[in-house]
Amino acid sequence: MASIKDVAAEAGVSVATVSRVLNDHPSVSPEARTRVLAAVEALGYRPNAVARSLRTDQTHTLGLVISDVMNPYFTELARAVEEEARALGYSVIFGNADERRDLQDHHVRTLLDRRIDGLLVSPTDGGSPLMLDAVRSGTPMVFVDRWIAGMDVPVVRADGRQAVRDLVAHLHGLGHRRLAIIAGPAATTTGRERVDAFREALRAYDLELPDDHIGQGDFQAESGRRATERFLDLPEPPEVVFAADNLMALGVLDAVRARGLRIPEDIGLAAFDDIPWFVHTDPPITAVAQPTRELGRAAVRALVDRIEGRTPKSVTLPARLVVRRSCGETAPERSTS
Amino acid sequence: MASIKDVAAEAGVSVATVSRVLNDHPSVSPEARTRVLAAVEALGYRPNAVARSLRTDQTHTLGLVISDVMNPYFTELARAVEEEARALGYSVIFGNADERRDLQDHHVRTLLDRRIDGLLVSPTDGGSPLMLDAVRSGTPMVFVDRWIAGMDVPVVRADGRQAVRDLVAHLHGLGHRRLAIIAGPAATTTGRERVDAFREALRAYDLELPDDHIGQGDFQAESGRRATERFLDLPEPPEVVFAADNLMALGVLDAVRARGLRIPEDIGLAAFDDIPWFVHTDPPITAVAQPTRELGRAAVRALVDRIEGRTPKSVTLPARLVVRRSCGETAPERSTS
DNA sequence: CCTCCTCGTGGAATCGATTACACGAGGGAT
DNA sequence: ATCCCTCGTGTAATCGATTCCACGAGGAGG
Repeated sequence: MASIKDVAAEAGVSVATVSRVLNDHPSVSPEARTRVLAAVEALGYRPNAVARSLRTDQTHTLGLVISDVMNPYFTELARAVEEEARALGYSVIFGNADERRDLQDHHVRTLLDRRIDGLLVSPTDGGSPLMLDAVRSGTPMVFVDRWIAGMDVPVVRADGRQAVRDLVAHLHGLGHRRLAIIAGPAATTTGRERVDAFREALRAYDLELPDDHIGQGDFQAESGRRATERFLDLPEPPEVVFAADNLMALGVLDAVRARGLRIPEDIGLAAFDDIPWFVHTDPPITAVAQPTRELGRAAVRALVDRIEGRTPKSVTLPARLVVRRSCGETAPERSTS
Repeated sequence: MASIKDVAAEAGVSVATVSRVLNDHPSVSPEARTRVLAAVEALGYRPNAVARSLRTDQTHTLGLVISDVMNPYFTELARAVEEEARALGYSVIFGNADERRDLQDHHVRTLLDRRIDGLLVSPTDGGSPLMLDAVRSGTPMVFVDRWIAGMDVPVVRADGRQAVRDLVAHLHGLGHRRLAIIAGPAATTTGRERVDAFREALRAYDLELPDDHIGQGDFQAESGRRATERFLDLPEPPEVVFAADNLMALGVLDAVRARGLRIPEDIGLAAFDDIPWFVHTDPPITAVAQPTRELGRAAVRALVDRIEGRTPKSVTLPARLVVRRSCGETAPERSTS
């Protein structure tokens, strides 16, 4: 692979001149420029990004450590992040933590070793020492979706509070009173917040959220299935289950199906996170939709602001309720017929 | 950030010795080793991967350029690739081509600039000059899922021929005779192969595949929707539609639903690629399942073989049919009752 | 006691870029 | 004609690692 020296030799100039042409530095004569350009063309030369990074101490690369790529919500987030980063001249290296702290640390470490310019993280848990170190050592960092309390890092996330209130209003309007939730891991902010928002919304209708109506999930389908089975074993099962993410909602579908029950007739279902497939399930699922692409874009902008010396700001965008049929028929055309 | 010099100073040895300890070279005295290790610990030193790569000319990084991340099939493939790569000591940088040639080239170029050790590609089209160059210049490369004819590059893919024969047998057994397919882009191998396999399987039953029963899709949901509408507008619409990937199957669902028709009563549906959600759609969808994780793993192994000087081999794994309800009830428990 | 080999170590070259500094040529002002 | 400034260019240092080579100490063998 041709190096800058080869180009310099071919063009009959020094490497300095070649470098200047490539970084379009003003003081290069027109003829030198054309000769260099011709040599570049002739040799098919492409600058070695590794060498460049070593010298300039910037890689023009962002790291994104995500909790679970197989979760469509995070997939979409990842895609939005890459798009915006590309628009701003950065590449993205993804790391999939699979909701595991060791994997998360593994990725953060390799990304740091590669001297990425900045790090985007949706932390799996309450924050490892490694992450602490990273921030202290000055690596630009932004949290997206989830965050870690007590760390001075900008956060880009959605606020589902109002949407959850809307959901509870919707459920109440349909006559449901015994509502249950399948929570995410308590170590994650989203795991806790969604339960809090739900409880708070219930309180407005003087409804309780007893402990046996809170399932402990881990944002994976299997945990949704297990929690649902426990709900169904209750002497008085809930009328509606609210899954705190889309994968656990999938688990609810599994469990209900396995018992030969039907949604929404036997039990209702709603989910946090809206994904394209929810339109095509049996029945279509009512969900709280996050502005996923906007979140990804905003997160990148905040991180790049930080990298390029501007002061980044935290961003919170509202989520919204999308009503479908999984909690019961919302508006029968005519009640008498 | 501490460099190897700082460590050397702290330990009172030369940088050469530090490097030797870090790469556990045999000839280092025990005391020197412990002093260096202590210094590394004290300073929180981590080797700079950029500098190391420049010197050794290897990045221990694989590039993966994928046609469309939002397609669950590719998401799973990407995940499998990353897992296997990690197990073998490599990182992976992903590029999402979004079925666009310019984006594909963009990613290939940046990956090459970063001097990745090898490239895994599921090509979007018939092969750009850039890809040709990459191979000629000696970059280790392996095609996964799709490939480009005439290029001397190992291919790791699934063979759906038998599974498609099984599908046609299944459909024929259910009494269906007018079968249609929504094809992928003719520029992709998978786009063509699946149609060929389908046509061949039909021939075994003396069935035709007329032109107006071949929809031109592009592996995206919207194209599935449009093709379905054309099918439904036919004087004699097909009895079953076979979508050549999972996203176009989603489009079929949309279109059918929009007309107020039902699956499988009014029209049947089958898809290439099986994904978790197909179990939960209304109705569950019959699909040809690829051994996605195995494909990802095999692809990485082939690439790493090539990188490390062994001769890689192409791999073809069989796909298999998963029958669900979207083409009609397969085995009524008892026909009389 | 001398020679030779092994072992541990350090100095310095190297990878491929960027960039500070020096230098010579040419032009404008005095 | 002299001085000075600007412009274009080249030389060389630098980034942080790896690794070849040289060297000195110490042990083994003659």
